[in-house]
Amino acid sequence: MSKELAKAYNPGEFEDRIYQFWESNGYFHAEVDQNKKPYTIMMPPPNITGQLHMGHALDNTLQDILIRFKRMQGYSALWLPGTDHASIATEAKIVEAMKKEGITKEDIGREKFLERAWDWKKEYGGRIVRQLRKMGSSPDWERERFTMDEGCSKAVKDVFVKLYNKGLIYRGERIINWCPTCLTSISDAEVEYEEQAGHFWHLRYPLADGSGYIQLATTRPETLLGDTAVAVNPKDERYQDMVGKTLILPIVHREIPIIADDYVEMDFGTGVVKITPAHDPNDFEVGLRHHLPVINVMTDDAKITEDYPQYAGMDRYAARKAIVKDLEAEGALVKIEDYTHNVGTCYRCSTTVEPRVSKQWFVKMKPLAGPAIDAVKNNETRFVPTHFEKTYFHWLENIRDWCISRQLWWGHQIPAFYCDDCGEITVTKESEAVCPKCGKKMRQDPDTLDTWFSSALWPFSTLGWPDKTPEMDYFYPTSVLVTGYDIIPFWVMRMMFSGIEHTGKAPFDTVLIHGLVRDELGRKMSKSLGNGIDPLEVISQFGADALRFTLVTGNAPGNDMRYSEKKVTASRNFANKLWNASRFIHMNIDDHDVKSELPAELAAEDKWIISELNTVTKEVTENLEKYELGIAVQKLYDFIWDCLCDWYIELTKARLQSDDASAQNARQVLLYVIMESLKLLHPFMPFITEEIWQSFPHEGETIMLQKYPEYTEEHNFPEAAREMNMIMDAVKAIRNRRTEMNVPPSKKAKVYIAAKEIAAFEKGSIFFSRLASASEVTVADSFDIDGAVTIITADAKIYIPMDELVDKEAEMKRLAKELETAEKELAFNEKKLSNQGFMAKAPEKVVAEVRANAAKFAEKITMLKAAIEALQ
RNA sequence: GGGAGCAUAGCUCAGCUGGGAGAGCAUCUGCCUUACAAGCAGAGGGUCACAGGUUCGAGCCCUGUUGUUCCCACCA
Repeated sequence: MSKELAKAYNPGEFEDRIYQFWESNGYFHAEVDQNKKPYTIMMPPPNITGQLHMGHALDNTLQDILIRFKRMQGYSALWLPGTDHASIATEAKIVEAMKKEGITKEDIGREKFLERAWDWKKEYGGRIVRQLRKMGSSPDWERERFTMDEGCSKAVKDVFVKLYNKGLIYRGERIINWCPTCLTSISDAEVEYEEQAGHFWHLRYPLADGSGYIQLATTRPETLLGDTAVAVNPKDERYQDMVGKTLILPIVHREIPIIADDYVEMDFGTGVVKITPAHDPNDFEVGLRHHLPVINVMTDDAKITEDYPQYAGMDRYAARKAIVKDLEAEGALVKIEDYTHNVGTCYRCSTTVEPRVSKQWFVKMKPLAGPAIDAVKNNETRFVPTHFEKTYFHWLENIRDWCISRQLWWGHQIPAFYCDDCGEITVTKESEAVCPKCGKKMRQDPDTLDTWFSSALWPFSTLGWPDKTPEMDYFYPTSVLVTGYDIIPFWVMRMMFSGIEHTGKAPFDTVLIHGLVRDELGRKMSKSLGNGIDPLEVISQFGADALRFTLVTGNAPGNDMRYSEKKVTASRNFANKLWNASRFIHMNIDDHDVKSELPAELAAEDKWIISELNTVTKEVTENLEKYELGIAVQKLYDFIWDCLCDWYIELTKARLQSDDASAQNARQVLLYVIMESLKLLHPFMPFITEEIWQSFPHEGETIMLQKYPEYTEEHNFPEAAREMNMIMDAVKAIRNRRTEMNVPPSKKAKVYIAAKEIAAFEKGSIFFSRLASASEVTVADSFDIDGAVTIITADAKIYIPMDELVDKEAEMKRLAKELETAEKELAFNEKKLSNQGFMAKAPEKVVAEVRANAAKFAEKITMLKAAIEALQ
């Protein structure tokens, strides 16, 4: 049963309705099915704190296109959705909310805090997932997961215990990045470096024996409190005598040694570095080498400790001022210079990170990184585009141990237990532990794991691992991971080594990397700039299909793109075009019994459009297989707009007015072509294609489960296509001349076509009246006409007798000019043909093309010359 | 200091393994030709950053230069 299409394309009227129809019918659901091949995409789980932004919109559109394409191709296509608990971000939100109530975490305790967190998750955790539905995303919601659900938690514990027993997870006192605002450690990858204007304070430390001073510079004078040495390069002759001597640390008046270490660059500054092992990663290393004491001078929130009463309680920057002042008073300050340097900041809250020595859990990375590198080197997993493999290798090759413990409550609590009596440590999957030595109940480590620890397991924890499940066997390893280049180090890399370590297989066949969606000026969209565009607003104004189309058109994998409303408008216009073409077809078929199948007898124009459809089917499929989504969608756009709307529909109009079999045939072809086009376009614009498809006579419940069109030799009609191209060239040439001569379309004129292929032009003569304002068309092998406008194409010489318009002189000029260009073209092609190197080495196909071109222009030249002669 | 990307029409960008450059928007001209003015038919507009090289042939491959963006890095 077909139904009327509304007069105008108004996506708001049907997108939600269609989504509900899909979801309630379970069309997104994928099952283990041994009769089908699996195709799997794991959705990068958005943070439960997040709201849909353009990055998600792009990421999900790409995945949805791939999954819909594969689903239509007959794969059991699983797109598994879910959300991430986002420990730091979520905890920060809840702490902030509590702050408004005037309470802190500590006030209510861990248990109550977690209750609040789960409540919060219940209330807001579904928000982003609901927003994804607006995009038309078709993941299997029945399999939706959460990084802290039971299954994922089980996987996390399992992995932790396994890695611990293998010696790949250890606990140690090391220098880590500490965020004084989030009050937790963060990993190296979570530190963002930014250039900041600062100062260089030049100081002098007096030698203990009173024999002078040593001068050095620092960007962080407050760390002086924790200095336990001063270092010089062992090769530095200036300081040879001083190594081994001691200095009096200003203000603190502690004696510290002068040591020699290669780490110090002789050429930089005075070649002397103060060593603060507790507050600088490099100094920490130096400290280890020289067995220096580690003196922590700051509290959790980066205030000076009670050990230094005159500064106690001051934050880092206040202490800096006070200390500089005191240094000056003591005569230890030599000068202050302006200096710009890189400062590490927390990727969550942008607070300057404080390197700090503390006891944390780490994953030993070297043994895990090697196999992850190999998997990409031997092509088990490949990146699209390939150059991102370099980023990946670079990270893995230079990786340091991963600090995984966080001083947070929201997250996976570390499954390690301590005996307060004897200090025994047990790591276990159980939720409680009893000390194996003294039998006392053990205390679980209060810390939680880095969020990325659980997302690293996402490709398989979501399929039931560590249990052996049919899903795991069938859907793993997954087909493709779609994500932005910015999270390769956070996530892609970690999923890779985790997958290989725990399942023995790399988790993805392909990693498809996309870029960032920037604003119209090319800036990153950000909250602070206020330049973010809300996808939901765009959808309500233009429709999800238009937004999706915009996000894939004209973009190559890995490249950033700029968002602009103009692009969305253009996309919406395309949807409108398709909508109206469909309305036209409806107008013509609704009173007839028309099936979407090809008639037995096809006219030349039918064969032409079917060939074009066949070609675009082949190309689009190939492009999709190669992840060239932007190219694929461009080809569909061109086919639908140019071939179907601008040509084929126009070509059928005359036939449709007749009442014979040819009209009925045209109806069938129109319906066939539009239905196939809708299927081809469906992965890109799912809503409009479903709405239109449903409106036409169809078999099956939904377009999304139709078979994706396939290329077939039977639908190639090269001869008909050639004939149609001849005719279309002639039509275009006539239009061109008429416009040039300012003849309005309303002024009809007789057209005489002199051509070798009379039959073909006679068949097509009807098109000239409709498309080229011909009042009458006559075809013959030649004419003897005076005072006519002459148009030469490669295949025909066309006369239009419009005596009053013919300006002989202008006509001569024009013909001469055309002759000139034709001769240039001929010469160009002939030059190639006389080039021995070209003839010997160029492929046959190319040579044949050049030959054909030469012949074409030679023919045109003959005709042009004859026309010029006739005019004289 | 290392690494990567980008440089193509006025603007935003495509251009698959090398075979004489495309789209959308903008501009100009003419059309209410009953599917669509969110449209139709035309037109103009490019030393493919620069300099070399490889090749019968280079926007595409190689080398260098310039500009630009990003990532990484312990010059305190």
